[in-house]
Amino acid sequence: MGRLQRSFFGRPTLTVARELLGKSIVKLESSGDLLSATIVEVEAYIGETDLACHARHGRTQRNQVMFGPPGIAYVYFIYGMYWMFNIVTEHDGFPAAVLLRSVLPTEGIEKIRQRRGRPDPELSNGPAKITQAFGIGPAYNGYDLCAPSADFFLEDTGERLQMNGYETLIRVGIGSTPEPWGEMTWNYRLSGLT
DNA sequence: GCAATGATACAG
DNA sequence: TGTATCATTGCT
Repeated sequence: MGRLQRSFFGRPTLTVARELLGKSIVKLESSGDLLSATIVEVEAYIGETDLACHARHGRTQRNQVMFGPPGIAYVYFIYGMYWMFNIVTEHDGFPAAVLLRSVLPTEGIEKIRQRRGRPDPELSNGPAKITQAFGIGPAYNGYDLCAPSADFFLEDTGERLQMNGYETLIRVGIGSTPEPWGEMTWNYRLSGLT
């Protein structure tokens, strides 16, 4: 219950990925809007040896927050138009993160509809849709999601979602990644949602 | 099926 | 300094 602490994120990335399913992201905006959503799909990127991970070429300007402490937002720009939101995992110095790929809005749905301008099923069922829906951009790269005063954070609401466990699949959108990294089933998603 | 749209990282 | 690629999305 309550906000997820740094100790939650400072663990093996696959454990963090699995346990993030069913948790919530919450954002308190300066306008007074409260946005929240339940996490239903995430993806793990683990270390410099993982050839699908941005850290595969070592530390660079783009990926440097992945090398830092856990519980920090890693936000990057891709395809010339989209922002992607990750949460840094593992210990300080080891580059790893969990990408949020799909969430179900629970609060502030009207605000999210305004921002997305799409039918409800498409409000936040993709990584770049999530950042659009929640107004997450470059200002959030390096943001401390575990700071007590954070207005954007992860939460365990204690609510039990109607579900039937989870599935693990091959990660999405990394088509040309050599084996075995292209075949690791590090995409986690809740199954049997009603 | 594919265009949009520009940063990134490597090659040279 | 040039360019292939990219953890995507939405339109045709």
